[in-house]
Amino acid sequence: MSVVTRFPPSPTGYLHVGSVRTALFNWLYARKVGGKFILRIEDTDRARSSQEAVDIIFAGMEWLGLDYDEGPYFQTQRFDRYGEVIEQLLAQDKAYHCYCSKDRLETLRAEQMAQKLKPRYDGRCRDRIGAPPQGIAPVVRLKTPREGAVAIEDKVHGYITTSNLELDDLVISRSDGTPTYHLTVVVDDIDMGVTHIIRGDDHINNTPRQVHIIEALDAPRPLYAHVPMINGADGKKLSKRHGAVSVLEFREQGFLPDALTNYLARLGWAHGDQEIFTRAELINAFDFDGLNKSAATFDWDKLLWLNQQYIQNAEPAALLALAAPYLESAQLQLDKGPDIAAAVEAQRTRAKTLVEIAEQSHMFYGEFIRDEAAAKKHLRPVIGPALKAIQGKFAAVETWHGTELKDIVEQTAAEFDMKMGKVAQPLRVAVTGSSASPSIDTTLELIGRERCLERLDAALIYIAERAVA
RNA sequence: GCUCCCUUCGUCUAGUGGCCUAGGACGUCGGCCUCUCACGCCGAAAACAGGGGUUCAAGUCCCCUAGGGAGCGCCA
Repeated sequence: MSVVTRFPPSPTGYLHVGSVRTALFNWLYARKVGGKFILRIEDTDRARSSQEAVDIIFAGMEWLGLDYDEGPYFQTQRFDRYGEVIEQLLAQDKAYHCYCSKDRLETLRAEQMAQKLKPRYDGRCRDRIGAPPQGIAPVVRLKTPREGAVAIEDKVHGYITTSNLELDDLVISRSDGTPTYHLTVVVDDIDMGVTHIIRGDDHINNTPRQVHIIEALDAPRPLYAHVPMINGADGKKLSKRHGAVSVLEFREQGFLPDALTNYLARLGWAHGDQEIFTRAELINAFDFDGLNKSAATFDWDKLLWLNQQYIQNAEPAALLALAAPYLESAQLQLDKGPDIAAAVEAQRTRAKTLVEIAEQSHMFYGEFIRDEAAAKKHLRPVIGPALKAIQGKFAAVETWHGTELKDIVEQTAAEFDMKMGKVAQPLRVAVTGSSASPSIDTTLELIGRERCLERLDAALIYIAERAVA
């Protein structure tokens, strides 16, 4: 039997990284075994669903390279089918109409809670004899077994058994005729031939109820794998107050899709000691055995580190393509600076995100911004003559090339009987405005002669003013 | 409240009864490299939630306790 997995998000806002991680596991498994991965939009809650949210889901999936083989299906387009199933269940006496008012149900719940019991529907309408009450739009409830237990096989938790006494007759159709979540997922999964359900472990308690629907429909049971949730640093479910949770925010912040994917895969799953996986390795290595049982805490530092690793090891052309949109939106005057590929290369070991690459490129393309603290520390009168000398040599040098420029700096340092660092650092501050930049040779080369000379002028003026004061 | 799930360094994790003197990674701290910031390299501190069993032997199996999470909707 060929494997079918699925990702069923609700389009009610952003695409949560936690959801994406379960999508990733489903995708990985399908790819590994040559199965099918389905995307299904669960938009039955029309009030909260929006087209915009649907587009966000598409964008997020595409960005991360999670392609699907079937779909997207939309549950709102399958209402006829759900209605059919509900009628069938009613006809087979596996479900019944319930006329109990919400008031009664609330009271019932309150009473049960007061008695320290688990709130459950008492089955009044299931046992009702005689004609149904008039003028009330009923809901439809599933007849769940009143004794026995359900055992579900879970690939990460083993067998989980639940007594049917814990369950009640759940509503499968609302009084307005729309189907409820439990009914729709089950019907969809059956119709779409889903064989493996990999989802968050917040669904463990839902599984027995869904199994009863499957049973009522005489359908084969899928295999379950309930993966742990992702928490924030405070141990609570990862949410907006922990920072970014929407995958598109990660994109905005300059993370590479492969880095995020790699990180997410390693949250709750491991393959020995391996930390960095290519896509292909991930697909190849993924298995249920590597899945963990306990919730994982989202660790920004580790994600950042991974992102940095990916930036560092990316092919030059690939990195450039990845960085391009960020450079563009950083409002740099790209036409008034060095070759963009060279600028990006110069940043690769010192940027944790693509946004940082863009920010740090300001010194090559943008306006000069002087870091006052750095200037105060390094642009002292004592360095003036050396900078002046360097400026003169820079103006005269034939080819503006890093190694020659560095030689000039070294020679000048020697002439003034200073160490390389004593000259290079003030020079760096003079031409970049900052105390941190790539090595002095590539920094000079990238900034270019004209800019270097101008900025040295400014630095010399700055120094002169300090000497007076 | 009831039911279910979970529990190895700060964090992600390896570990499937002896190979564990509990390994790796991030982070932290120290050092090296060095023109700065990084990268890289070397090193250090750092964990089996607690208590009972089972066993020649337990991080690994069982029970209890504690802590955390989830579900208990005409929400998904």
